[in-house]
Amino acid sequence: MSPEETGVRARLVAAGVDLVLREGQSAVSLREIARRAGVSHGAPRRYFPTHVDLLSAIAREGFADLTARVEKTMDAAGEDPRTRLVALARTYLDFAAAHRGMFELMFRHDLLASGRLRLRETSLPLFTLLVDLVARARQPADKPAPVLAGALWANLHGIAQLWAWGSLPLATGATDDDTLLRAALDAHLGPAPH
Amino acid sequence: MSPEETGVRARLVAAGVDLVLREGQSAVSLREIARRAGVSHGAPRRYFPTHVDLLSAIAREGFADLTARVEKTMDAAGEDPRTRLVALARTYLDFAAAHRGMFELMFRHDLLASGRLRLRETSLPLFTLLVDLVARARQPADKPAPVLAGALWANLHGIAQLWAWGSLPLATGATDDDTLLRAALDAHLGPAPH
DNA sequence: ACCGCCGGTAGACAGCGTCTACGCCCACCT
DNA sequence: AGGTGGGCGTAGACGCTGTCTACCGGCGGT
Repeated sequence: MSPEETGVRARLVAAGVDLVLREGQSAVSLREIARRAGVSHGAPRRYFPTHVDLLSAIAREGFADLTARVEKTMDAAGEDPRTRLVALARTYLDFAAAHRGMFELMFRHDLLASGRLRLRETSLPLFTLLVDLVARARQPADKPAPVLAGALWANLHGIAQLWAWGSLPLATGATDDDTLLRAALDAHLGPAPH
Repeated sequence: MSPEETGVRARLVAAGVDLVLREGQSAVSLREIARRAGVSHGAPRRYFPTHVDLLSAIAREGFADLTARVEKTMDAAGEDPRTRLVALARTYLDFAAAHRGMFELMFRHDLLASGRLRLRETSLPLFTLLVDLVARARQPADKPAPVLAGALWANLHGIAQLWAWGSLPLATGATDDDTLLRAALDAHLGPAPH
């Protein structure tokens, strides 16, 4: 069977992912997705009661993609937890920059009505990974790993968002987000060993 | 003159601010704002060429409000830079929590087309304040103040966003954002003096 | 007195999300 | 073998949105 003959549900999600990656959030209208999936505008309703349900499914795909990318880069990052953390952080920021539309969608909690589609649980594996890494990289005197990891994630996320907004480079004088990334890691985990 | 007789432009912005505070982002449609301001749906066009221009004006009001709140709480925060930083951070997080709709709008850079209405410059005074405080609170061996301030702001912003999203408490086990706030400040500025 | 323009109205248009009525076609049951 | 029911997709309607355009009333300048 040709790829066009897969289920309508999967085609809708795929078309949505493609659209948000290519054109950004504003392009992901229900009718446009239906058009690209080759079905009528009423068809999605059979699988997603409402527009936000479809958007949530698309965002979940985004989280899965991000998680997969992180795991992949970590395979090549060696064993040192600190190095692995750097790789994770870089992947996070790169993802946000390269797939800005998807990244924005993923954190539109006002849209996603996260409760229904268990979207929060979708992002949990990634965070668990982060906690483990932090637990191995932290100094004994540091705060508990989950707190440290939460603060670090927040920092990472803030960098991604504010950087995308274009405000940080102007204000900090930094010409790349790497400066901020290293500052964040050094701050939360102590200065780099070498 | 009664308050209803002020200029249409100001009434539009005021109605928009009121709407976004009360009902959230999704309620701030051009036509609804016009309705609340008591004018026809075509009137806003005279002052704001497009919807996003009006939204940008509303967001600017939000930045002004936040800046005013920060300055106010800092008046009562004494002289110690670290104490002032805590006050600033708390005000930032409280603002995000209390005026969620406005906070979300303020950072919808995909909507705001920030270039046109100099929105970035609007947030600059706040950041400058942060840089000054950091410069006074940092240790001599630390990174330059703008970088430190940028990283700290990103951390603060990430906490606000992820906290609002409801994901952090679940993952970190923390029941309030204060834990993360303190973790962030300790990380970027060294452990609290007392 | 006339003209022009500023500021607001009102209607049209395309696109949106949602709802409903309708048909198709396949699977199952007697 | 002959209905028959239900899942799946279509098509049209509705009210809403943002934008565009034609209109018009009243005020100021010449």
